[in-house]
This record gives sequence, structure tokens and C-alpha cells, in this order.
Amino acid sequence: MKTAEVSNRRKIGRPLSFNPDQALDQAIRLFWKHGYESTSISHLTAAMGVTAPSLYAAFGDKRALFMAALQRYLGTPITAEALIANAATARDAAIELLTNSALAFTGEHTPPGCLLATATASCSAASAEVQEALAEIRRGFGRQLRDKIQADMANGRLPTGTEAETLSGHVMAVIQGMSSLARDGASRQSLLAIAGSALQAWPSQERQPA
Amino acid sequence: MKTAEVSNRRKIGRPLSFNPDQALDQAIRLFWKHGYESTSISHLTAAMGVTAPSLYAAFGDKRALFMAALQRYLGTPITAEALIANAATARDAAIELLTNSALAFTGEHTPPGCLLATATASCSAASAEVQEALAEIRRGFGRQLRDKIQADMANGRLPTGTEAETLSGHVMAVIQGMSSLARDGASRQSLLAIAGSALQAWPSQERQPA
DNA sequence: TTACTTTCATAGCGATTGATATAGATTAAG
DNA sequence: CTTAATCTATATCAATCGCTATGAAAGTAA
Repeated sequence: MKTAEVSNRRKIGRPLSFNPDQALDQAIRLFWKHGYESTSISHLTAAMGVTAPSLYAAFGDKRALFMAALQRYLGTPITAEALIANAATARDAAIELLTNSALAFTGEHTPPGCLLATATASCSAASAEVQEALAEIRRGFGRQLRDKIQADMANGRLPTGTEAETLSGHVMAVIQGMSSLARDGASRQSLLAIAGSALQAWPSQERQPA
Repeated sequence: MKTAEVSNRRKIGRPLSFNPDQALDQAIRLFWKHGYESTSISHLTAAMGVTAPSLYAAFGDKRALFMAALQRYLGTPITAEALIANAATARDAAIELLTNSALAFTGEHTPPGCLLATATASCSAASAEVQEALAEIRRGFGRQLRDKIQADMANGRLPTGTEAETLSGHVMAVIQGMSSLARDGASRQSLLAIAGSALQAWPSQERQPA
């Protein structure tokens, strides 16, 4: 067990000289901006205000630190999983996903784009495991949205001819495409307009009565 | 002038032991799969069948080699620039861009996704110039499609209320999003379906008579 | 205090990075 | 042949990579 377990840690010994969550926020910023492989340990230690041995004692190796940063990133301000689950309809889920993404990718105090989409977009074979882990998270979001669409079809809220896989794929593509556009300098306003344009492709019970 | 100029090169001296274009194809394959920074010189020399000094003599430094590979990549089988310029309408251009992208991102003998979209999706500050060069190429494609849309509006082939910037941005987002989905394992069929779904958002003169 | 536990800071590990100096090999020209 | 031009191969450069051994510093508990 390399990673320190805060809950089981006794209160004896020299205390930590840094706030783990604040340090993790700096790691998020760097991984967000430069990706997984291009963010070096020396960059991280400098930004986090922690020496390398302390970093490894607190978070394990680079991969574990990245996964911890990713989990923290995915939980702010609300998980996409909860957003989809709590939406009244699949259309509402798509609207919120697209809108929240457009806002999150163009924050004033954060790097442009999406950490989940770009951090391992290009990396060597040595990081294949991390790359696959992120791919599975992305695919999971797509599957969840697809299932929500299929549920709405079963409830009559969407035409029976709707291709759930294609519709969720379109939304996921636009979200990840917006991340690329944001990295290229697109404004928040333009991304919100694109999100609205993508919703034009959403089928309605009225226009297509099966 | 570090890069050898083939046209001005005299025919005396020891000839090249490798085919520059074939070597460049191998470089394209590696940069396509692993991106700019994560593809090392040793990886390149091994795949290209060329030693490091020969590589540097033929192509210059790593940046020049990457840009040469990118130019060759962007010209196969046809440049997106020519595709947009030769299309009869902006809608036709969008259809061809989306379809060709779906096919190119899921080739059997090439890595999944798009080299232009992913090679510098995440890189350190040391590669900021290369990153910006690729961003400008992507933005140029978007501007060209936007101008084509505006031309169709002027000719009455599109409703006057059409937001050209948003519509082209939507197409560009879907294209780059399809690259991400392809990297996550999406099939050619699913990408073609997503391309068709994106076209549902395209305005028509009939449905919206301005 | 003394014992014990944990973190911190220094220094450095082997491996790899992008890039090159040097010398030998291979060709055409004269 | 000799000479000039160009490429190839070996060996290596300083810098950085992810990571860690070591011992001093800083806290609690007796």
C-alpha cells in the first residue's frame, strides 16, 4: 500500500506541510493544460510546492497521482453520471451535458478544453493503460446517455425509430469536438451556439411520429 | 539551410540509401498513433530504417520532420481545402468533409482518428509553436467552410438567418469529435451514422423560409 | 527527557531525451 | 587513378525523465 490512507493514519509523526487537495488542484491544472505524459514530475513538484519524495509518499507514482487528479476533476462541480441520471429526459440530459461542457471548457480560471478528452489524446505505448482507462470512462458516459435515450423511446418520449447509439454518439462527438475548438481559442459564446446547433438534430415526437 | 533541397542537390556524392517518401510514411504512422512529443527520435529512426544523423541531414530537426509528415498527411488522398473549394454547395462540402473524415479515421491500415486533431492535443510548452501551427490549420478549415456557407446565403441556397460561424463550428466539432470516438474504438459504421445525424442540424430553404 | 513515528530535504540513481562530432564509406567528375 | 562531394555508422553530448536511498527535522506518547 503505497498511497497514504488518511482515515487510518495515526496522529503521531511529523505532520504534512501541504494541503493534499490544494496540491491536487495544481496537478489538475497542469494535467489539464499539458496532458499526462507531457506533464513532468519536476513541473508537478514545482507547481504543487512539494518535493518529489513527498509527492510519491502522498500519491504513489505518476499514474496514481494522475488518476487521483482525474477523479477530483470529474467530480467538480457535479459528475456527468449524476447529471444524466437526474435529468428528466434524455433530451434534458443532452442539453445539460452540452451546456455544462461549453461552460467548463471555457472557464476563466481553468485551461481551455476538457482534461478527460485531451490528457491522453496522444501518448506513447508506455501509457497505454492510462489511455485505456480514460477511454473506458468516456465510453461509459456514451453508454449511459444511450441507455437514457432508449428508456425515453420505451416511454414514448422519443420516436421508436430513433437510433440511440447514433444520437448519443453525436452528442459525445460534439462535446469532445467543443473541447478541441476551445483549445484552438473558440469563445464560450460560440461553443454555446454550437451546442444549440447540435440539438437541432434531436428528434421530436411531433416531427417524426414513427 | 539544414533541410536538404532535393531540387538543387547535385548528382555527385554518395546517394541516399533510403526512400524519403517511404520513410516519411513511417513517420506519419508514428506521429498519427502517438502524437508529436510522445514519438521519440529513436522510435522514428527504428521505424524509418534510418540512423539519427541521416534523419537530421534529410529532414532537419524533429519539428521540421513532423511538419513535413503533416503536409504529406494533409495531401492524401485530397486536401480538405480543395474538397471545400470544389464542392457545389456548402452542404455538399459538409457532407463530403464528414463522410471522408469518418472513412479516414477508421482506415484498416492506418491508426484510428486524425493526425491533425490529436498529434498536439496535449504537449508541453516547449512545443507551443507546433501546437499553434496545427491550431491555425484547423481554424483555417473552419473559416473556409464558414465562408462557403456565407456564399450560399448570399446566393439564396441557405436561409438568410443562418449562423455561418455556428454551422461551420458544429461541423468542425463533429469531425474532431469523431476522431476522439475513433480512437476510443468506434466503428466506421457508427461514425458514418453520426455524420448523418450531424447533417440533420443543417438548415434547408424549405423548412425555414426566412 | 526519551522513545517512536512520520515527513522533509538533499542528492543521486539508471534510462532516455533531442541532437551532434567525428571518421569512414560510397558515389560522380576530371 | 585522384579529387570532391555526400551519405552512413559509431559513439556520445548535456539535459531531463520517473523515481528513490538516506538521514535530518518535527511532531506525539510515554
